[in-house]
Amino acid sequence: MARTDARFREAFNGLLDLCSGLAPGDSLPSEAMLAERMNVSRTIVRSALGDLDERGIVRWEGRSKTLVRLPDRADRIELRGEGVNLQELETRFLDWILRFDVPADTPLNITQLARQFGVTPYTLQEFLSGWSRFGLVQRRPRGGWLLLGFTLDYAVELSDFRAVLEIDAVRHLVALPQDHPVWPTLDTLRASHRALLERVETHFHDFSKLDEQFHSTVTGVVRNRFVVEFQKVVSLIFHYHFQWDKTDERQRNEAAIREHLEWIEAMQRRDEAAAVAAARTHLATSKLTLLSSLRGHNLA
Amino acid sequence: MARTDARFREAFNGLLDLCSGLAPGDSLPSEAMLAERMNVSRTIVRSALGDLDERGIVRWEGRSKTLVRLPDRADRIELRGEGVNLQELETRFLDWILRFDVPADTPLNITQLARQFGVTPYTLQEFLSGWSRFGLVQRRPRGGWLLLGFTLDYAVELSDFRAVLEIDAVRHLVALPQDHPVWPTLDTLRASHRALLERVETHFHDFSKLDEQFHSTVTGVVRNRFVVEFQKVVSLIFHYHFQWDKTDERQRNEAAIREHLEWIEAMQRRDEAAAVAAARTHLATSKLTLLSSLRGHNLA
DNA sequence: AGCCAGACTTTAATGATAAAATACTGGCTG
DNA sequence: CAGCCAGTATTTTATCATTAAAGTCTGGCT
Repeated sequence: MARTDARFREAFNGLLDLCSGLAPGDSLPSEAMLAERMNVSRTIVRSALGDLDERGIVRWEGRSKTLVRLPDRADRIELRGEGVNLQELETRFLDWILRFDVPADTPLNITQLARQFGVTPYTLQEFLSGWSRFGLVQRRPRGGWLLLGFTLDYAVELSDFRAVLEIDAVRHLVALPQDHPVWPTLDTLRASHRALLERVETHFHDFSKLDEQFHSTVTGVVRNRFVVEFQKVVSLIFHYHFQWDKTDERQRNEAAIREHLEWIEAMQRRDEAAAVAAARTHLATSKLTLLSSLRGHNLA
Repeated sequence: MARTDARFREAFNGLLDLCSGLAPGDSLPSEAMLAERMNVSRTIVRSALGDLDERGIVRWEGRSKTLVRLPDRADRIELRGEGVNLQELETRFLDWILRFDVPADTPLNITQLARQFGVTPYTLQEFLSGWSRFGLVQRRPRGGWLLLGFTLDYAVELSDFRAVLEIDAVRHLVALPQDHPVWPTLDTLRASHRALLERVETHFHDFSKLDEQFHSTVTGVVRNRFVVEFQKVVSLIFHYHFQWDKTDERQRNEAAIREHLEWIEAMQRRDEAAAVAAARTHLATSKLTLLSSLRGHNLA
């Protein structure tokens, strides 16, 4: 078998669901219609219809497709092989690197990794190529891949780059007109921060989400695909890292909330200098936290 | 055949060259030695030796490898299939996109493109994955690739992002100590710019190179892999574009030289505000040039 | 003891191939 | 006869088996 027939299986079950909504004797829509509904090509609809006919669920003759009997649970075909998509792979891969402290300059074994993550080498290849642009992995001269690793250096440079982008975003933000949607959003965020600060003792875990919201609001004012793309990477890495590092989480989060509030208020006053200063302060704290969590793990 | 035997062929010819430097009766070095010399694994040395023995050029028995006769040109084996590496592919791909004005949102045909560029689909896949991080191409939901294209929007965002990075670099640069190597480099660059300005009428073509030198000097002070990586992309794209746009080249270059000089001198005075201003001016000009050249091409 | 070759294992790039998507064409229906 | 629909053929992509190359270990010669 070349490609997996996962699409077929999904479409087949989808057709069963659709049939369940009909009564025996009813006609099914046209092939093209079904294909569109299932978000799949006509070819696959036709092979599914063929199976349905064979099983006596549908009588398919030319352009007439009449439902013979209602399908039951036993008619469904299994979707073996959980579809591990690229999104999922990203999560697992970062998990693996950050959680198990894979040392820098480790040669990566494509075949083995692919097995480990439940994807084909082809998919993994594609995935690694993407990361190579961000210097997390590198192609070795004679084939194969090298994990350059999430080193202290990497974290420092990542943080610095993040700071450059966010401070630029701050400069843009304070210059935005009064009727820009970011201002009400900031009001809301400020309120959320204050609310969380009230009950920080018990709800400090909620900060992670708020943090992501806030940073994406700030960087979001810069409509730039490079910034957006990079921001995705940053938040992935920061997010994952803080997930493992639970030391002093309450204190850290409380401090961060206060830093955010100062930053937000400076922006609301349209005070560029103060906002940039507050941003620098917070980003520096963030960087230190990242570095210390790395030290705790890697001893690097 | 699974992998190409290009490495073998290269190594075989390499061995012939090595033999040419010996006299009949001489012994060849050990397998491991040869492997290191040819930058190849022992396996491949051994198969090459096997061939040499079969052809009666070398007598290979166990660990004794004696040269029987000097090889001649006829002994060489042909290296069919020009090794198209990733570097080469990048050049060709950008060439293709920028030169032929491939419209935005074109579905890419992997197989066809791979043939066109003389690489395997696998290689092309890997290459495209890399670019997808920079939003030039995108994966389509049901497989395949979509060229998002080098649109005006893209150019604007690219230029803006570039400006953010370079201005950050300028801020770093002016704060560097007197004994930093960048200062002598700037002196040299200033002199080169002035020299070029003298003979700009005839040598305006030389500016392209100087431009790249200057920008890489400025951004080079920021030791950050993300900046470096992005800078590579920027210079590739700017470089390629200016290569095709020859309108008003002399005037453009002359103006750019003057802008550079102002920028350089401001940095040499350690005048951050002036340097940033000069940088902004030049980057804005650069952006306009890129956009107008795009308009000329695409009518987009 | 140190190096070297033989044998073997593992890994990665490729061609073949099956699955899915798409394009084209003829025919039925209203 | 116009519009839609199914049949057919063609393209294109993702996977798999295959094979070249790299790496590893062990025994033996110098």
